[in-house]
Amino acid sequence: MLDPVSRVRRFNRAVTSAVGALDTSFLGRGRPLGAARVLNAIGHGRSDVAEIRDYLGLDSGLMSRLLRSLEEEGLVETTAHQDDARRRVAKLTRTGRREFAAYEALSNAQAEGLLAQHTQAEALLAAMDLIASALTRDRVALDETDPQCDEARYCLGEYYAELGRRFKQGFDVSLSRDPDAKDMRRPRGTFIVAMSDTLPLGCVGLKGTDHGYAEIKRLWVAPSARGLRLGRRLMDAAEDAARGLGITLLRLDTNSALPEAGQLYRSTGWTEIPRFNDDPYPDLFYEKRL
Amino acid sequence: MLDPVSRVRRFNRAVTSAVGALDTSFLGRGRPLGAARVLNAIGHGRSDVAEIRDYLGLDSGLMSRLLRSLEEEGLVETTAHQDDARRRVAKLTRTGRREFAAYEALSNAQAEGLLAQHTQAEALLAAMDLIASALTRDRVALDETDPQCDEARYCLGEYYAELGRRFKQGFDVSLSRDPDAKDMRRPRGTFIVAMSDTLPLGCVGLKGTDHGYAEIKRLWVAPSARGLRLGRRLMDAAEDAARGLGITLLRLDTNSALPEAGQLYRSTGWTEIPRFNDDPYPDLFYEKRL
DNA sequence: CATAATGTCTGACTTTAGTCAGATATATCC
DNA sequence: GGATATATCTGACTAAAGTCAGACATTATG
Repeated sequence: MLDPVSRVRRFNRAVTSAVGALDTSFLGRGRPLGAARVLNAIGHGRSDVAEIRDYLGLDSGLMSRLLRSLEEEGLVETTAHQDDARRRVAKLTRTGRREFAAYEALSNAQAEGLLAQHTQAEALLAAMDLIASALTRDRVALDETDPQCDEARYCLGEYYAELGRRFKQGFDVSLSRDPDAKDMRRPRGTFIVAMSDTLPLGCVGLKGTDHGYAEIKRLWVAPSARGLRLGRRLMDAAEDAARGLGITLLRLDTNSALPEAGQLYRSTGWTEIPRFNDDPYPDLFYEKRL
Repeated sequence: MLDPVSRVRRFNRAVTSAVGALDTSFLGRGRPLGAARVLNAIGHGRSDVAEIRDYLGLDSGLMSRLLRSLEEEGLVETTAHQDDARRRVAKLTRTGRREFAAYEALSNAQAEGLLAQHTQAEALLAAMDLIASALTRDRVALDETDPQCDEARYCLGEYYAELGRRFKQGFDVSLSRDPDAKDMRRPRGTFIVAMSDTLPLGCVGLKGTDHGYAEIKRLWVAPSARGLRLGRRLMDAAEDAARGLGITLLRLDTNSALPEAGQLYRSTGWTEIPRFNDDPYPDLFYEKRL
């Protein structure tokens, strides 16, 4: 009934009025939105005044006045920065924390209200994740991390769960040649996580070996982030890291039940090669010379 | 990694900044947002001043001034309402239509840009539809319409397509006992469409017969509107209409490939009965006494 | 037909947001 | 140690949004 652009615009209208309603409920706490935003930024852990200013896109004069008004209300205290007395650091007072909690309660209530109305909340949440990822795609950062940090383990857990769903015979990590974490740390290899703010959206491992090549392992992109070309960005980052480590040959194994992965490899210079290991799960093997 | 409320709030943040970006691009046309909103409301067919004021939530004084500024720019003309000279009616001038088209182009470009970045645009659109429906659920109106109007035909087309996907043997309307449109018009029956603004989200038909009962036919809810209890609202409306027509017994047929429908019927006072027609598709039959 | 209600407009006002040019204190660099 | 850069603050300003009381013309009501 509607063309794609109209559908996006219907979404925009719906969302604009929902956002407006939340703003209105914030105004109910008797403080202009500008001041409320600063208070909430501090409450969410942003303490450096310049950082808050940057995050909210405020002029330094305006920021200063908003901070002052929060101080006069007794919600915020500012002190000089430890290492640099020009910079100021803002902190919530006890009253400020209470007021921040009240704003949090409003936001949470709005979210809960929306979810409670819906009998298929998980579908609604999945749609929200997808859109949030699409709208913030430019802010997805690729971070090198330890393969055993929380974010990496979360990604791997999701990855294994997805293999379990997609392989006819399921997936059991212990039967697979699970790479040793130490092979995915510099200087032998590395592990890269795609982060959208604090949420991991994908990962890839570069595993060093003693056989004259390194392997790409554990390439995964969250369902909500598919379509953003994050897989390619992760692969590019892994290849760059490999080049930086002086690696000239990469290999990987994959499974034909993951056609989108094979598609990505073939379109980025990988060539199929014969089986080079005895892992029971993969049935496709690729190689790329850097 | 995130709890449901955090996921909604991540969505809110993403969407707030996207909405802000569109507002900023609107400001690029050298007009305050208030005036731009009024201009766009008129462009989208809202002509009655009171209606615009209500839609945008503006004070009458502010509204009057915004209209005046648009008139001074030569974008809008106001005249007295035909039937009531107290009311004013706003219309775009030729220049106004051009300016409105420029705003439309900005909105469309934003929408197209978002879609173009995404390799799985249909999934993104489906997610947007779902969220738009969830956020506007309170504004879904149930309208009695002719079973052959555009909205009704759209719903029926989607309904047939879905049966085709869900029945193992497919679905061919011509093999089914397709109800005659005249049986779904008052006073024999009726047809109800759930409308979200101009978009149909669901339908149900009440088909009069000469056998001492009426039938519920063509209950359908758009995939993007599932979880909003729209099916139940439609059924309630159809039952109310039946009572209004003096009907005391309702029957319907359905298929076990549509378990959510059976679930709805059983939870709202319908009882299973033996087959009462020779339609090849249904395998479950229900009855409800009003 | 007088009175009340309605829709819009005007004037006078406040609040919020935002801008910009210095002032001030501190840090960095040669 | 002096010049320069940086972070914040202050004062003076503008624009936009919003509020409120009353004016005015028109329509509805008893």
